[in-house]
Amino acid sequence: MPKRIRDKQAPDASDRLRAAGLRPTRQRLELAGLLFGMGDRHLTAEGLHAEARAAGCKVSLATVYNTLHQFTGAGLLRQVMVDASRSHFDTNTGSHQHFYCEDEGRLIDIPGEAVAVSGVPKPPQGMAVDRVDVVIRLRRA
Amino acid sequence: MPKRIRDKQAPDASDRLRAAGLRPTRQRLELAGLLFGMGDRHLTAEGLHAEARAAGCKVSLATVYNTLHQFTGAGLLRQVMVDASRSHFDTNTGSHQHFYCEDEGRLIDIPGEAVAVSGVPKPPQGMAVDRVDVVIRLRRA
DNA sequence: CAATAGTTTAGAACAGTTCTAAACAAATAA
DNA sequence: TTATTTGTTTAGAACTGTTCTAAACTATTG
Repeated sequence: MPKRIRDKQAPDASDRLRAAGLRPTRQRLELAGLLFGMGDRHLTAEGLHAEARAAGCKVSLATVYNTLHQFTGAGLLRQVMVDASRSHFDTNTGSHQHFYCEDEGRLIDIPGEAVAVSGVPKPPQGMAVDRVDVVIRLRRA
Repeated sequence: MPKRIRDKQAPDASDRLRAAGLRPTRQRLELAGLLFGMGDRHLTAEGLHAEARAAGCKVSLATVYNTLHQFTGAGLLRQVMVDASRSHFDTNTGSHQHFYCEDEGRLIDIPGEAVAVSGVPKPPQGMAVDRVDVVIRLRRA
């Protein structure tokens, strides 16, 4: 019984973590709850940390960084590079692209199938395409 | 006569700077020489600083940062965001896209007309597209 | 229940970048 | 020219986001 209690928010989260070779600790489960419990999200490390603390989770910033990287490595998150000063993490790991509002620092998903990129030349010898990132930068109209 | 001597490397560089509201100082002219004197380039601030020092230019890192930002503001450079830890500056300000070799941290231009992006949805109310960035991330094949 | 292996943490360390205030150089006025 | 104003450079301090460290802790395994 005690074994199940803390998994109540996401019954399968423990298994998802185990499958990724990560122990389902309190911190990881709580962070997973915040990240995956409410649709697609874009968060920075400090943003998630603040949110966790506000929600009463006792987690250190170091653990937030560790967890974000581990989740990214496990394919549960994707790191988005749009801003020189902070890394953003996207809970939507499917193939899709982004709008980025420069002034607000806000990311908005563009559904995967919508955008098509054509005319990409062959990569240089010995290199293969890993992925194609499209960022549509927006300014106040 | 002394007035022209230090402009020998780039006869019009002084005027380009003046047109941008920047005084053509020794440092700015020397950096401009390195940046624009040899085709399209991709440089980081520290990279340019190292190159300048190696070429015997006495320039501080602070000035390199200032200059890169001023040149970017003047439309002579473009800032490329591909790497979480460093900013890259591109001397090619025309419309074009990039290959990015993750492991080497190297950028390669893709000519502007080559790549086409289609199917971009209308931006949210009150926002306008500023530009569309495409980064094709490469890994060792 | 003990032993082991993985995790968390506070705080120090780090890298890249920006800031500060004083020295300096260029442009302008006289 | 020289004096004055305005813009620029600089060393170093400060700052920010991120990573590292080593000790305490927790989950899992034997």
